[in-house]
Amino acid sequence: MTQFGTFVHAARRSLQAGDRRYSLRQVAKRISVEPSYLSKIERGQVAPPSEAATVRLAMELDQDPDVLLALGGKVSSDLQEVIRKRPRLFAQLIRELRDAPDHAVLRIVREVRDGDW
Amino acid sequence: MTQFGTFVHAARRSLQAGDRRYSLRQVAKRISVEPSYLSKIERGQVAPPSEAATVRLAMELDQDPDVLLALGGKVSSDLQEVIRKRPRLFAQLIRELRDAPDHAVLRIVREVRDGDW
DNA sequence: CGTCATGTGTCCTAAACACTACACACTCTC
DNA sequence: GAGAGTGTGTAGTGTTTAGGACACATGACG
Repeated sequence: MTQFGTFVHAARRSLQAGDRRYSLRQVAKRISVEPSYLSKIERGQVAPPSEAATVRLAMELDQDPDVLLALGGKVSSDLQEVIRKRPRLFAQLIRELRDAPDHAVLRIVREVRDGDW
Repeated sequence: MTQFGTFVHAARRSLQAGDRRYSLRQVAKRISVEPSYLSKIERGQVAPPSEAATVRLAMELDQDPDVLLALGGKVSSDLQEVIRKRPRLFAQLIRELRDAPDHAVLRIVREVRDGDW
């Protein structure tokens, strides 16, 4: 939960080191939230923001949106939509892969990408 | 949205035909919601219920919980958790499979189940 | 005929979610 | 030493979620 804030804070600080456009206030402004809100987010004083705000934040800080959403306890709604369209199929697949090692999942991703159906 | 209600109503009615324990009231009681609430759900007068209630309802009506959750616009939280634990990996996989035909996905499921990693 | 069960209408609500508004203290920098 | 910019504290707000309470009319049935 405070994972999210810590991560965001670290990412912003690291950018801020080399570019003063990454102050809390300026970042807040660019992602369209109040500075005080972003401050609270970074310090874990409030729950992670909505999906939309999280994605804007990820973009701004040059981070992977799916990772940031995950830290915020969420799953991108476009992924959810894919699952909802074929729930039995994807539910089965995902549960099957729950305990598979990364490299096994990756192998499948590559297999699929090389489009062999 | 009213897909959910229609589906539930149909499932319950079909069970009720052969067994009068499947009246709206009795089902409501067994899944621990107020009859008036279940009535509104079946007629799409309110949004689909929470994940927990949806799963109880699916069980009661002998339906696949993932399917019923999908009709309710939700994705089971245990699936979400799997994704959240390895967001990049699963996000990539799922997006890759978005447009894959069912049989291709099924083939992968079988492959994985035959545990070849 | 009484009563039991059925489905439904109306009203209400307690939390959670997702933020905004504004004031304050500190720092730097020109 | 004035102004600009920085981060933070307090308080409050609109919306959505997820239902509960209770009364009512209708119908079945013994």
